[in-house]
Amino acid sequence: MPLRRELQAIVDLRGAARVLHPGAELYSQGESCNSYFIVLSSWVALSTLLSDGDCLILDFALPGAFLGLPLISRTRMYHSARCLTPVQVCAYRRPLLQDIVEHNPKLACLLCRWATFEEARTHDHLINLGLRSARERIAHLILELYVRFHGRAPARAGETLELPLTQAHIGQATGLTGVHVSRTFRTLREQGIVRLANHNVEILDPAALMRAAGLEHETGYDHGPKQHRERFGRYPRIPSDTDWSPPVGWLPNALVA
Amino acid sequence: MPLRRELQAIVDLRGAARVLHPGAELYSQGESCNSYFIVLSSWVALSTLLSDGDCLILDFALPGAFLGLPLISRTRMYHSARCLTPVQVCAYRRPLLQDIVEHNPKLACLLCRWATFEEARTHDHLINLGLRSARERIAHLILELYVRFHGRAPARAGETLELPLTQAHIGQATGLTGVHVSRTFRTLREQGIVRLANHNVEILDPAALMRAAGLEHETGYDHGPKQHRERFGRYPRIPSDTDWSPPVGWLPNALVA
DNA sequence: CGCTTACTTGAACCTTGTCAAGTCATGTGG
DNA sequence: CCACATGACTTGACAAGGTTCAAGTAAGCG
Repeated sequence: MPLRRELQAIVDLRGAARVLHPGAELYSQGESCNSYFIVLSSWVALSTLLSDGDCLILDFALPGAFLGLPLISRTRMYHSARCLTPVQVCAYRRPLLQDIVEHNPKLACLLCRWATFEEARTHDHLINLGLRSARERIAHLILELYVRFHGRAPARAGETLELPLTQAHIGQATGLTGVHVSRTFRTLREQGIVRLANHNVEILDPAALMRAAGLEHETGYDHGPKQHRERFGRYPRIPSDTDWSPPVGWLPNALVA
Repeated sequence: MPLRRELQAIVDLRGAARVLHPGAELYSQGESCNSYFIVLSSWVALSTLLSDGDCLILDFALPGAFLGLPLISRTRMYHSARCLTPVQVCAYRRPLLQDIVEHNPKLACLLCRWATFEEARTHDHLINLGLRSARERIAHLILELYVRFHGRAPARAGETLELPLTQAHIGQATGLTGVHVSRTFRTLREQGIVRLANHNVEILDPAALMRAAGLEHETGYDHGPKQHRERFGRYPRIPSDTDWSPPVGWLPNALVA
């Protein structure tokens, strides 16, 4: 991953890698964050808490992740970044990076690309929650994490993946109840597809797992453009005579108030 | 929005604004895209089609949006960008921008920031699908779009918002069935909160709409860190003796194959 | 040893999806 | 102008997937 090498330069520059303990937060929802972080090892969960008490894990940050990107200085974070294991991170103050980036356009491009990667993965999660069943969601999550760790899809039976997560966390990451996660893993186990024990997923039947995730052949996406057009639907005939040029606004995500 | 002004410079540079008709695609899922786009007016839907035929709208691109960002040249897009109305866009070839950006770090920073904004909104959508009920999702979508267009939350009863969408589209954007969208709008109408007719949403009771969206007081997010900690759950004691430093991988989103 | 936490399982319930029919507005061709 | 087709929306009856509540088991930790 080229980005990582580039970032490594900064890391070396600042040197200050430190180790955080499980449960520590790199930054907290509701507070502003004036540092950037590069995760060097382990798992960090990015999660949002709603006012009704429900909690969603937006993503897991794995080694190489770049956190605290929002360049707006005084914005409050809409999520927290919490260590799930002892985590090695490199932290440094915001203005410094701003400086480095402004004098290093190539790095800026890389960061931009990184941000785009992130968005693509977030879109993947969105598809997961919007379109897939519990079984598919969980299979998909396992595969995503497996690929992110190993750089390839699982191939042989018996390959494993360590997850420093409880089933409740898996539920928070997939929009399901812990209870239902348990049930789903049971059927997955009974069907000889995966087994989860001691924070360790054993993939018994990689092909079946792919199928369960809805990634049958190829990518699981695509189809001819025609079919997409069909499924997407027609276009509403707009009665208006205006030419649709409203002012630009942006929902500041965390606040409408 | 400062980004827009900066981008305007490029737009002027290239001049080539053109108008696309409803149904035209800026780029298509499965194909590679070697242009960038700036949306100058109207609505573009970003949607993904799964192999089982289901379709999800990931986001709506409104005026000022910057599309086709993925800087990886030869990557296939995992979604399509489709015009919902006649749309004024400015398109130009990828290498050019790459060039401009590399010699203009400040612009790179802005693009980076833009990408981060996008991700934040995508996270918002993720929360929507992961945590909220049909009623909340739809209320939230209406509010998001309202704020993006008007730059503020709806305040008075009777304010309206034009949506060039069918109810089926709203369903695809919220992970619901068209049928259920219809039902949900009915109850919203019966309760005197919003009314939808002729691609026009009339907000009858802004406060109630906020409540329906789960944005009761303040932001709908936050809470003290303590509570977040509680809800998030404890941290699994990890039996492993390793120090968790796996190789870095990235799920190329659209393909696992 | 007893507490706590994670996980499991069952039963009842509820939200949403599915299927099917029907209405209404719009557009088309005769 | 009418007959007809079409697509958007509505509504009802029913099925299914997931949640909730509650109880029970097993494992780790003081």
